[in-house]
Amino acid sequence: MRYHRIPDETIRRLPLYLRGLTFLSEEGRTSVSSHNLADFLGVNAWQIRKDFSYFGAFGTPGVGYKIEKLEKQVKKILRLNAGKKAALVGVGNLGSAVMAYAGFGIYGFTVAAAFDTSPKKIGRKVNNIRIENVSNLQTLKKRRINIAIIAVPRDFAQETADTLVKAGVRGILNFSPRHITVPKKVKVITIDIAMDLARLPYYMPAN
Amino acid sequence: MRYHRIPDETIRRLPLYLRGLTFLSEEGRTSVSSHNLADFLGVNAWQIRKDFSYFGAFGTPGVGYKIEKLEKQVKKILRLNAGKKAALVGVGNLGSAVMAYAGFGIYGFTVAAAFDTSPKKIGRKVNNIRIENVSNLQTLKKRRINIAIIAVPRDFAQETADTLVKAGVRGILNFSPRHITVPKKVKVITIDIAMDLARLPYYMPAN
DNA sequence: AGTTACTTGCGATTGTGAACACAAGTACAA
DNA sequence: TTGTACTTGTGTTCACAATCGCAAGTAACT
Repeated sequence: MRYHRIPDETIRRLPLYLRGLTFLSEEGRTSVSSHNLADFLGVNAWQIRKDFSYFGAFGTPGVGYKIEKLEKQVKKILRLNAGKKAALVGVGNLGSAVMAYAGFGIYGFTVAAAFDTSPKKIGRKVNNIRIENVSNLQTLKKRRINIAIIAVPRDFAQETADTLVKAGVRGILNFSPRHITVPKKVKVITIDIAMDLARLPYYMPAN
Repeated sequence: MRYHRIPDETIRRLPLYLRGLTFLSEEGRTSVSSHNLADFLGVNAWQIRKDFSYFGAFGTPGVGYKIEKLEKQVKKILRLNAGKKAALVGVGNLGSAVMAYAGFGIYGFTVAAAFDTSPKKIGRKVNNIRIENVSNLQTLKKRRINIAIIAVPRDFAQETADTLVKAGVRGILNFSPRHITVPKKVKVITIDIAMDLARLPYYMPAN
């Protein structure tokens, strides 16, 4: 089974594994068994082993996995070379939170540019990034930024996406609660926090 | 197929459908076909019909679904009675964004209480909610709030969860990037924005 | 060298959900 | 009342992912 299509669900879990590996290594550990990692992350050990098996064997039977080596492998699979830059469009409440969010670092991301339409915000500096006018979006191609985060109001999401695509962006993380249409070559992942909150009550038996 | 276990994936999609229905009805429409709704949301029509079929028949062949009726049904299934209250713990960048976020409304949620440890923040009012000391968390039971949103730094997430559980909370939306352990009767949904961003490059062919 | 305890890698099995295809119901026009 | 165009509801098929189970590899101790 060494050569095999990688299940999408496996890809979805890889960032989780990577997160676990990073934290464990920060705690000073250098190797970990599938069982250790599983406990730490709240998943199943066999799931972890199975997932890794799609890429080939990283571990040593009887010992476990070398954290550093495994981290490097997972990053390679996910194409997470260090220093990846992302652009943020929309510096409202959510956008500001995204700019301040420290969690992107472990995946090698930095928010390297921010855009807004409000004259009040343009020119201001947040987290050492100067907020630019959205009319500057076309400069992204020159700046070699091809990933963007959309945090604009719902009604502007589609046009923002269109502009981003024209600017050469090929990956979009969309926080606005609507479906956006893009060419096939562009990948969009939409996150709607409210949707996750909304399915909580279903799982809470008897009020 | 009228009586059948409801797939988890169906439950996951219901809030999405609900969002679509709400927006369509705001546009003045009163009925919708599975195909209409599917296009609007960027999903498949048969998927929608199949999902609804688990709960019984809501639509009229040749016509479609009455939006209002369908909305009511979906809300009932998800146990989303209007005026559900949620507590927020941690009013940092992300927490502030959550408090200001308007999107919970369509699911009937309001952030009705906010807590922090920082003396600078306690007492301040954000969005008409006074920020309280986390030592007040035990009052949640009296106030009939049993859903909470954790937006505290990673290292405090578990103890926050423990306190919340003691305070009678049975549904937690966790924004901190770590697994938290709770009794079986409590449902936790963890969101890590960075994780979603991290799988974007994988889907972006050839840099 | 033999024994024990541990851990991985992965084939095989089971479970679950996505996708399909179509019968049956509805509306409306002629 | 017949025909056409449309849409739902769902049994069936197919695809994929979760789970299991175990052979085989490793280390450490005696």
